[in-house]
Amino acid sequence: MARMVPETHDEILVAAARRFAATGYRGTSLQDIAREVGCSKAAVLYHFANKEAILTELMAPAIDVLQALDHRISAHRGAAAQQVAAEGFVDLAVRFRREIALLRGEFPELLQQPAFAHIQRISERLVDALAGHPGRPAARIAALVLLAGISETCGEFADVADEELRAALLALARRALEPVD
Amino acid sequence: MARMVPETHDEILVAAARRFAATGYRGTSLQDIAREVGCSKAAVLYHFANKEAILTELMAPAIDVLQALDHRISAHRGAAAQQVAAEGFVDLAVRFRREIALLRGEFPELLQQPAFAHIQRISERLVDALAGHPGRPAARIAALVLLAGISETCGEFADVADEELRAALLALARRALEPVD
DNA sequence: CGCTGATCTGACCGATCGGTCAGGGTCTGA
DNA sequence: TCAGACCCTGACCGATCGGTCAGATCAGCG
Repeated sequence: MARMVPETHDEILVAAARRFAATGYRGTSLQDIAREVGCSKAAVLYHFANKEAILTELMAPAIDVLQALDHRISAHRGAAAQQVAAEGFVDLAVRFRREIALLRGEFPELLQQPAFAHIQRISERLVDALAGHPGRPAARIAALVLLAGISETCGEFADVADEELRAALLALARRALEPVD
Repeated sequence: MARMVPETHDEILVAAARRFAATGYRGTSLQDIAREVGCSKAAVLYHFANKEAILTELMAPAIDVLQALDHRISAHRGAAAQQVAAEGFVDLAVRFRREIALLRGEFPELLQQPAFAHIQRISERLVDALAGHPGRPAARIAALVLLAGISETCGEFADVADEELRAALLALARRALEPVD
């Protein structure tokens, strides 16, 4: 039952994460991943149904937390929802900044794939909660810029301590977002 | 001299801009562009040396303005440099938001190409100016998030009036950036 | 021993990519 | 009328992509 051989499945995940972070999802071929693992491309496709399955497995924990955040937000309204959204998203970005970095620059295309379709709806609700004011365009702009900015950059702060990064981003969010009355 | 035939060169630029905005630079093939223009792929490559040349010609005006901004910033220090950088970048983002949107999600890879190498250095100086404090990590984080956020999202505000968008982004920048003493 | 199932390989597939090339219209100025 | 510049085409190129497939290897088991 228990094999002595190292778990190739996990090695592929680790190698894929490295390559995706370095050259992006589309910029990484199955051959690249196989080379990094030291196996054949066919071996990679033995452990994963296809290329997308590798990405979804890497992102699964972050997506779970995002969905939980979505549920928590929907239980609040107005200023409370804004605060829950800001704190929750900053926390998510800090905890999963390596995973989020894998998607850097490929959010638009990747989110259109069926496997990530619900993520798009969640992020729309997240923007609404962060914006607070449904009517004010400026509030929505600020929320969108903050959301996109944190998503795109958080991966670059791998060397910053979690607590320090969380404090900096939370302070930024509080300044950037318009207060809800 | 003056031909009657429509300027295919410009038609290619327009079509490429549409495709790049819709599916990204890498997600757009020369065949896609040719199909949209209604000519052959070879005709596209008759008017442009290669695929990258189309992008550089589309981005040229925005890059010129960015370089001019870089020069203006370098003539200032501290709080003055921060203000020039913030106003200049917001203005650039608003004026060229369609062009910037073409790069959405492909900044990292595209900036590594030789044709865009100097852009990377300019944006680093831009971040420094926006951050203000050289020593404070939180100030640099705020500047990076703001820069990336605006770059990634400004293309989505195509239906917002220039003046309104500029005012909203400038107000956001003033709130988000840490004041320099 | 032979069998089975898990693991993995190399060879191969069709599609698509960016780019090249020879040649053919078409218009212009001499 | 004709040379030549300009504009464009279809056929083709090598490379690479994600993915398939038949079969080799090997450990554990009855």
